[in-house]
Amino acid sequence: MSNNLIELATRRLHAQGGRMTEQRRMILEALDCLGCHPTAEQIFAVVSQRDPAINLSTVYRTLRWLEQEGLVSARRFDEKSRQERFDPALPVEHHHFFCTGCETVIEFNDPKLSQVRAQFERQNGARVEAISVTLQGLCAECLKMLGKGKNALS
Amino acid sequence: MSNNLIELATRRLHAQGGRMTEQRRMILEALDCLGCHPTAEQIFAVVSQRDPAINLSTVYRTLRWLEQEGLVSARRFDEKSRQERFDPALPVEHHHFFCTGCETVIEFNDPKLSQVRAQFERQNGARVEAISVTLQGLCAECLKMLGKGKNALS
DNA sequence: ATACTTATTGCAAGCTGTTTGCAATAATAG
DNA sequence: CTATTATTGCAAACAGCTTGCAATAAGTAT
Repeated sequence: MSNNLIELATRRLHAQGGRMTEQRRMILEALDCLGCHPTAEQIFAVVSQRDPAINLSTVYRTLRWLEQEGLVSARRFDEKSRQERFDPALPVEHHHFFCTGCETVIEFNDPKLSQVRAQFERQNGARVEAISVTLQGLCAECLKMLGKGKNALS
Repeated sequence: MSNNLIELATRRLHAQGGRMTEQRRMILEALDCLGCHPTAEQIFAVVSQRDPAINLSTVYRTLRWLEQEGLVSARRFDEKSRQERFDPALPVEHHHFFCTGCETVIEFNDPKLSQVRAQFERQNGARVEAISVTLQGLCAECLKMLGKGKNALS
């Protein structure tokens, strides 16, 4: 799974006369191993460690290209946060749970959601082209830690 | 319905030693009669017509205060657009359909969504504190216009 | 009505996140 | 190894929103 993104990107790149540079490879690796929908800054922080000369605009340019190619998806989870988060695009429809504790993202799906969509179309005579569901809360681990914290205090 | 927001805001304002200014009143009226989740710029455009001296920062300051008071809610609908959209806060849980044609927002709800939420909590041992659903597509009217457009072309 | 107090305003400058123009660099073809 | 040109780093620009501050004006006291 891991190397698929890099291989795919390399092939696309070559197919359109592009070049697989060290910078791009590092960004792709970061995207792949960070896993949890990192922000551009987070990716930048990781690749900077390996190559301190790399520039944030290179990160953005690469991410945008990947997005255009459909290899990466960009989303804003938090209503309040201005930052986009990036992730290798899954080929199947899915939605997101965003843990406000550790900022982890859990992907999920539920067939009831297509019913919700269909029902809305029927009731409003509209055409729904996309449905985006974001849950927010605390993941199991953060809940556990919260529990411990409470105990420690009492 | 219409004057409720203004009245409520006025009362809150006075309760905390604030002042109901002409600017605030205009912003509240715009919010109320624009209805369809306007952006700060859109509100600004409307009130500017009546008072060309008004400043965008006044609009933002008012909106933020209203948000803090729970009288207005701020959200980003489009994944791509950075702008926040503002609307008198409804007291009941609801979700949004955003028409990419005319930018109208339709509010809706579906009991199946609480099932989705409960199911996720069960499966992941997480606590879901908020669920946000945004549909995107074309509303009935835009679909109709699209149909006309097609006919005109063929 | 008039003066006073201080919340609110307009303005300009600032901030964060993202984009862009451009000259310098470096990856690939020849 | 040279030529070609995609890609980079840099600095400057951008969009959307926020903030400090002196000037203004709403509400209170006189």
